[in-house]
Amino acid sequence: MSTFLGITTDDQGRKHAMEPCLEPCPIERGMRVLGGKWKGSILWHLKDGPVRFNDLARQLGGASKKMVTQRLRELEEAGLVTREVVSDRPIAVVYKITDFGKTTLDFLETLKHWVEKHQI
Amino acid sequence: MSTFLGITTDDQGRKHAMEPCLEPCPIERGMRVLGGKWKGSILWHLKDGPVRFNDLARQLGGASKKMVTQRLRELEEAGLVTREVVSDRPIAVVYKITDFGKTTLDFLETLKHWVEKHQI
DNA sequence: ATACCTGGTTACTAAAAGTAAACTGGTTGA
DNA sequence: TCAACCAGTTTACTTTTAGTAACCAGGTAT
Repeated sequence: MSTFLGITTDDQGRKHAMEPCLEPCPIERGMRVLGGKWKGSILWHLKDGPVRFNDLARQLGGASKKMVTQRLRELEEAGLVTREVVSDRPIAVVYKITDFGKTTLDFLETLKHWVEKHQI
Repeated sequence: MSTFLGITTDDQGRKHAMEPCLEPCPIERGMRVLGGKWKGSILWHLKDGPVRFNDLARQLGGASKKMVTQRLRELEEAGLVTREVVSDRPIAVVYKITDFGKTTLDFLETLKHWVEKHQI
């Protein structure tokens, strides 16, 4: 019976992971919330104040409206942004980053720095 | 002609984004390199030293071998990990994080902290 | 022989990402 | 009044990615 780097080999030579990420590890769970395509960008674009739906879609240029809607719904569900109908007739909706959403900005900034530093 | 939060409205009332992320902004580009499913986890699991293919697959428990192979190839292409055949007959392959790969650990740690702090 | 180990590949299905177009309803300008 | 835009979606559809399970070649241990 031996152990090396989190892998156990039993007396029959069978190997087993000691701490398998059976249920996804923190990094993976985090990526599922923030790693979806466009999610980071949306949060980043909301950091300076509320933005209306179409303005957001335009700034994200490259993401279709459907994608933007879909990501916004997910971010809303995760409590990172809120949707607010500002006026009916003519309809106007703004999306705002929540206080909780703002806690991700550190992380996004780290990513941005990394990308810029290494010319990704 | 007016400007508000990066959106220009021309004298005809047509709106345009001033700095659209026409080609994906840093956050988006970074996510395309690090945000794929399992990529972060793989880098994280390699941080303490070289790991063999099957050990990695076991530790990631939940990712199939095909997924692990595929992500490793992408990380290799991005210069974040290296593949090394350590012995032929019996075959043994180890994956190592590169110096460049190590520059992502800050970012991954920030993510991990965020997830743990907010019980994601 | 049998059953496991190694590091993959193959063939296939399910889920996610993506597009372009349509829709309801309102405003603007000629 | 009519066309041409605005708003914020939704629909129908295609493409890409993620995912599973089975298999393979070559080797070792019982």
